[in-house]
Amino acid sequence: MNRRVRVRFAPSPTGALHIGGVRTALYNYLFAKHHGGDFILRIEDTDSQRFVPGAEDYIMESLKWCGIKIDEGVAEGGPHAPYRQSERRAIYLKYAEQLVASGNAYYAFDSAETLDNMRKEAEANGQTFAYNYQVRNQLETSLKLSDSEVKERIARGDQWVIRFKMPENENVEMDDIIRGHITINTSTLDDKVLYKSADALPTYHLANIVDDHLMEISHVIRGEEWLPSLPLHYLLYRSLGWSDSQPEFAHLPLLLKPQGQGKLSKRDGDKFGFPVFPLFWTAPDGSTAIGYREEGYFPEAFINMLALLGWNPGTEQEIFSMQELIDIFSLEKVSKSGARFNHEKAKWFNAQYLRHKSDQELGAMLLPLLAKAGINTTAERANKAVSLIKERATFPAELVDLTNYMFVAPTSYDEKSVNKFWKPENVENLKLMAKEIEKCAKIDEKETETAIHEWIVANSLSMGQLMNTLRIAIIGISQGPSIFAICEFIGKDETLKRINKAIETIG
RNA sequence: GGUCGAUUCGUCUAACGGUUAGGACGAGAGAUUCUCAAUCUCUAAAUAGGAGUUCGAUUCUCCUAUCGACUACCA
Repeated sequence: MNRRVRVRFAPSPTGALHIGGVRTALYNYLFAKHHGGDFILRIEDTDSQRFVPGAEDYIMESLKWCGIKIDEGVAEGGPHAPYRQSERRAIYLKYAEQLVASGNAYYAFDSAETLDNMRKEAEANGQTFAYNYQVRNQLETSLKLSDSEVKERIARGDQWVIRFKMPENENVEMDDIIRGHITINTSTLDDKVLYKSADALPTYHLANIVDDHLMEISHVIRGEEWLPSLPLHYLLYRSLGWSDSQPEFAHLPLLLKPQGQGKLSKRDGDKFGFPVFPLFWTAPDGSTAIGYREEGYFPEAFINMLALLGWNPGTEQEIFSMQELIDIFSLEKVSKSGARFNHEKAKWFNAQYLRHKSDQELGAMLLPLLAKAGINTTAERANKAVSLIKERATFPAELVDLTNYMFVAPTSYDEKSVNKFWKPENVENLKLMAKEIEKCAKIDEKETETAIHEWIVANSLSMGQLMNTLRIAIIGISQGPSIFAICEFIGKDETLKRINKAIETIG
């Protein structure tokens, strides 16, 4: 069948979107755009208990920051609006009832307490309680009760749910684009709740299938945690008579905690020393978590890093733009096993992207940072300063520390460097060098360096010792880019001033 | 416990059933340099274990182990 590719990212607004969720969204997006299809954002807020205000906006802002463009969604609208399940509540009941009518589902009136007790009892006996074919006939369901009794209880206002009537013993044959063929026998599955009268909302399973069908979703790309419910979903499509238009499935490997065990979870926060969220997040209880954006990650670097966590094109290329990712992405190349996130590699990606930015871009980032530090300069000067140090930085915030000595003279001198190089004979020679520098009309990185170098050789002095002494005088520490580049940048007068000041200060 | 899934250097990963098992991050060494980075070169580092199929298994099958997911009127 040659149908239009339509995928959806369907998070529930129960908190911030963590990087595993962002990656799921990214793979959906890449797949859709690779095939010229649509990327849809659907909000699955059928759990009124766990709804978190602000989460939905957070999700949309995150996707926007990442450069993932939504074709249809809660904010964008679209032919299948609304895209928020709580606003679609009128749609679902009729499908649940249809399933009851066709004998694939039934009403159940058991109270939460009853089920809880049964669960506890089973546990006490070392067994696991499952609401399935073995027990459903003994419980308060429309399978046992007469039609009139059922109608009466519903009319009376009793709370009820509709459960799927899982076939007793049937092998469900499923195909997953990433995992291949999977078979599961229904005897191991239970009768899941599809709809609950308490809040007049469907559960995930029903809402998901109904909306995917109605929204003409062609491929469901989601996390591996959904694999166990895939047979239910297959059966739901069949029971609703939608098998022919059922989407294809791809279950993504999980993102694991950096150490220890388990999948990365929202609650991990920043306890590992790196963000698990794309953006800064303030939870309803007031707790906060750092985000990649605020840590100084570029969205392109973040996306590049995430794309390669569980997917690989099979070549040795590592740096990809969004468009390149779209061009070569394929689900077949997604790996099957979970990936542990590596913070060092993430930083490496960011450093790569930082150095490939233009001096103008980085200069524009530096300017306000300098201003904050009380340094005012021109865009031109900032651009030039940044060009000298950009391959030494990982994050834009580091740009200030790396360039501030180009704008202000050092106020202190690094002790270690001073002990190593600031020796009496070096200081004497530095004074002589200052005289040489004075002879130059102006300081030019190449010309002055050549001149000073020749002067050092002619006087049989040590290049290493003298250059570092000069470096301490100019920037206060034996680090940083070419010292003559810095001298050229600050100019002849400032260079001489700093030399004198250092001699006065250090002695 | 049950069901399902996964398993290649520390980490992310590559390898039509035939490679000295490749790359990247990180680590170590060297080169370069006025210093520190960067850069370049080099080094160490892996097919979970056991059977089987095959002329030949990282690759296919089975068993074991380990890890993970799921097992809610949550998604």
